[in-house]
Amino acid sequence: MSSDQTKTAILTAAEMLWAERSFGEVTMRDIVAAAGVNLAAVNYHFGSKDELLAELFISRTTVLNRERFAELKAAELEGGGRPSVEAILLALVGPPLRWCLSPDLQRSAAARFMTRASVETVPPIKKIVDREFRHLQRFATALRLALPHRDEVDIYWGLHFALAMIRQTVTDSERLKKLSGGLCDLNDTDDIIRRIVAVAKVALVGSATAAPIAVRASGSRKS
Amino acid sequence: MSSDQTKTAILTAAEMLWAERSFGEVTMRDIVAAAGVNLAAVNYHFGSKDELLAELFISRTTVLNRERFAELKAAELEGGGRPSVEAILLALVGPPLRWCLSPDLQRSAAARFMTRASVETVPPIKKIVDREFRHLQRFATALRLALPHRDEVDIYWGLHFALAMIRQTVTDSERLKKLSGGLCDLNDTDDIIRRIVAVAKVALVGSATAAPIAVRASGSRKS
DNA sequence: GTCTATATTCGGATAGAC
DNA sequence: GTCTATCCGAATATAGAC
Repeated sequence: MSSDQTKTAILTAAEMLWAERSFGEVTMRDIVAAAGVNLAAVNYHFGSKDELLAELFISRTTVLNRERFAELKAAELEGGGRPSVEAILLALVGPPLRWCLSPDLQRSAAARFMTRASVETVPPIKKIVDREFRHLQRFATALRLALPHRDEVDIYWGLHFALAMIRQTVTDSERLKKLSGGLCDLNDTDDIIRRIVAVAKVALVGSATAAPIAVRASGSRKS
Repeated sequence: MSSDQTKTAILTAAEMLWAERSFGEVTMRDIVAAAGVNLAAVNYHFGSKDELLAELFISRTTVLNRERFAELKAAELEGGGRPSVEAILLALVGPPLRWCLSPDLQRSAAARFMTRASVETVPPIKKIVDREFRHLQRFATALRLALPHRDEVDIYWGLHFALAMIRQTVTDSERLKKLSGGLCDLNDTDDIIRRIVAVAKVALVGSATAAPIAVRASGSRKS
């Protein structure tokens, strides 16, 4: 097995395991067993368990953030430099949810891994929060530009709520399914994204302000 | 030190530590050091670290759920058996946020501990999810009764989103503060509760349906 | 570069004195 | 009931052969 194959095997195995269980609960022995490599390989390739987590987290968030950012820029081009609130939210919400609900198990695990890891308090993660922070600031800026007359406070709260719905849906979709007795369909990715975007939009734009323009029963709801 | 004092000291110390760091990262040695008791006390009083977590979690959620339920029943009485959606949401959202933003550090820690613990995957927590599950079903039922003509799917999604906003606000208020450059005031508890309830309400009732009645610029926004 | 075998640390649990 | 001292397992990390 080549060096690259070994590294990749470790990364993907760790991702799958950390998608379901917390950092402390997954041991290096679990990881190497799942990866089909030996115990020493992790330290050889990554230095330590902490560094493995950090490298994996950076690797995945880089790809996700790039995807989000590409959609944001595409929306900016389309809107002539002023993308709509909806387009901005779609760029924020779409990628993580498409990953999470993807039939590709590795993709799906990546989404769950990231949300799980982002709340871990182990040292290596702390170093990375800045990265994510700057990423979110781009979206905050875009939203401020799209809503120049809106109180900034409302915009930050709206962004906060959008992130909340993304996280909860990625991590706790199982409970929703059970709670609804299977009624809530978690296979219809587009419907879920629309739901989150719709609610986040109301939080941002405000129901009162939106009311006059809100002839759009576009598809955010089923009834 | 009496038996009760020791137990309480352990519980409160564990709560404070687990409010900030994950289960695996906090050792029993950390806990007993903070509690000012000796190591053997944990096993004597609780049996094991796992059981300590379980007992603490049950203890706190019992109190919180009772508070929520009391508000729900009060709303039912007031509304003649049919509480408004807003009243139901207030009963769901109010207690955890008042705890979290309370000046009482122990109360505040309790709120963060519960949200943190609820995503832990260690065995003892798994056993308790049923408790929480039934608790949420009460709210789902209340919401269904309050919105008889609404698609059930929308109701479950609305509840899901409400829980998402509660969790994110309890755990990630610090990031929101930084992201907004200190603009978002996390001291105004009532304002925050109103914001979450307002957004959850729109998610449940639907913006189009709400629009005509939504003359209420009551206080959900600042602008 | 890979793997086995081992060193070392750490943390949960317990025995037994008081 | 409380505490000290200790055991034992587990998990990370490493040394050294191949």
